[in-house]
Amino acid sequence: MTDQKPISQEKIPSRGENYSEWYNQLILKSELADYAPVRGCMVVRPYGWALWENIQQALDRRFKATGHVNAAFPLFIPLSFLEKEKEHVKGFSPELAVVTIGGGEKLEEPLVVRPTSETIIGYMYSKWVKSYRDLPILINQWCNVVRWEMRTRMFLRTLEFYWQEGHTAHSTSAEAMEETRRILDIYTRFATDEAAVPVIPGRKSETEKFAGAVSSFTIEGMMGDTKALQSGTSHFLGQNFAKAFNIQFLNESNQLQNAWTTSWGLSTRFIGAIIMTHGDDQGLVMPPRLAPIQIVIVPIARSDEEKARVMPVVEQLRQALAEFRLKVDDRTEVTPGFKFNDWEMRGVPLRIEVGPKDVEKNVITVARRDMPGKAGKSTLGMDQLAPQIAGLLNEIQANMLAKATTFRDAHIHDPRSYDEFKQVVENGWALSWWCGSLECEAKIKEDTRATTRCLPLEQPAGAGHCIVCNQPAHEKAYFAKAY
RNA sequence: CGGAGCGUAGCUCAGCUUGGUUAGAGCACUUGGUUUGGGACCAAGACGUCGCAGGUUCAAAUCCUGUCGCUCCGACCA
Repeated sequence: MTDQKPISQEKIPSRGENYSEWYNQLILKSELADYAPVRGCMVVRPYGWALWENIQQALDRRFKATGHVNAAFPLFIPLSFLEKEKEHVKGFSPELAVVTIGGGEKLEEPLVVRPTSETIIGYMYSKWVKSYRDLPILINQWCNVVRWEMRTRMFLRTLEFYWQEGHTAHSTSAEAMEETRRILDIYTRFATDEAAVPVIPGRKSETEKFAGAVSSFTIEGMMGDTKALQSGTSHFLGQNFAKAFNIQFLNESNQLQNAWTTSWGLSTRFIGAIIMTHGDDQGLVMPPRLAPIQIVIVPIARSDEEKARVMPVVEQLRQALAEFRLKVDDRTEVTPGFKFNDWEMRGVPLRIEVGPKDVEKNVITVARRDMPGKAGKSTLGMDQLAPQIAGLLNEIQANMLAKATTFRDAHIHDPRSYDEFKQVVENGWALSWWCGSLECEAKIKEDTRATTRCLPLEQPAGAGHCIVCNQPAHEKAYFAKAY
């Protein structure tokens, strides 16, 4: 029989049956983003952008607190700039968008649409830096960049994306390295404290590091399908870009020196991390600290008479909870049941229901997004409401981090043999001794499609033997399939 | 860029094999009414250059060629 029920527009596939579809449809239906009429490009819709703005604020606050300032550099970069750093151009040339015509005329020199701004900022720094007294220079910019990717996915990899890129120059190697690590720490704390996304900070392997960097550092998060997502990166560039762009200064002893530079970025890809770390089969789950809407109030009233009793309470709540990002869903054309599902899909951390029964008892009903169904419902008295709600949101935030951490740790394995290694990276991560050789790394990738995610900063004591070749190894690395 | 699949109403799709009146359904949308504590119901209505461009034909959503886009799988990557 073909008596299948029509699928409501709000329903999304479960994560189990098709993780990719779950991800794509969730983004569209929750109105975070939509496809643009250009291949591989997306429109970040107001709900998605509100989330990004909260991410921006949380990061920007931390950057400013550590002495960084914001500025804006051009979108266009002379092609020759890219070519000045050998590794850099090698890494980026396949994915450049190049402008060859301007104002109807063929350009003297093609302009690339920035894939990242090390080169043009390096050029400017060389003009600005003359003396050790000009250092350090600590600039960040919030902007969009373009990389011509082959295979795109919303938020995770689009031709154009939004990010911040910090670029700093220092007089000593140690200071530049300190900066690189300071930012990695900011990213780590932002991810854990604000987004409730547990991440592992570590160093990238030689093959995985940024084109032109001496060393790259990353925060790696585990998504709901156990794949890894590089969620933010901080690079120690050594003197590579200083040499390419003549960022030189006279030190205290009147000697000409090359500066030491860093760069670091976190992009709208992080929205993908939030979606895939916390989302469940009902939809998004937003961490309270970043949620565009922290609380939604659903009034329940059948008749005008009930409305007259309920709505004043709703208004009272709106005022009492003014410190939160709050929305009152007063739509009359949909039922409360519909609204519950709708806001759950959009991931609002806390829902408040106010109906005649609540008004009568002088309480409100609250439902936690992190605990679906009856388990997350309770009633609250009206006194001291704001502190009660703040407490609940904190609890949700903490619970989300705990849940994600438990999930992650349950999928990190310490395989005994290479055979076991090959098995565990099918559905999780392996933390294994690695001799550091390119051969073993390449073999792993070929055998399993898992890549070296990072060499975690936190290393076990002692030494061991490489999981592949059994040679002595002094560092452990995370290996996983990655986005 | 290689392999596969898909483009018909806002969404999910039927129709295409075997060309033939005015291209359909469910959901969503609009209006009216009844509803509303976990995805309401009844009635009426509006919504289409069948992705785009060529070609074959008396006639193309349907057949052919090209092209663009999306999804999935590889190679590459924040």
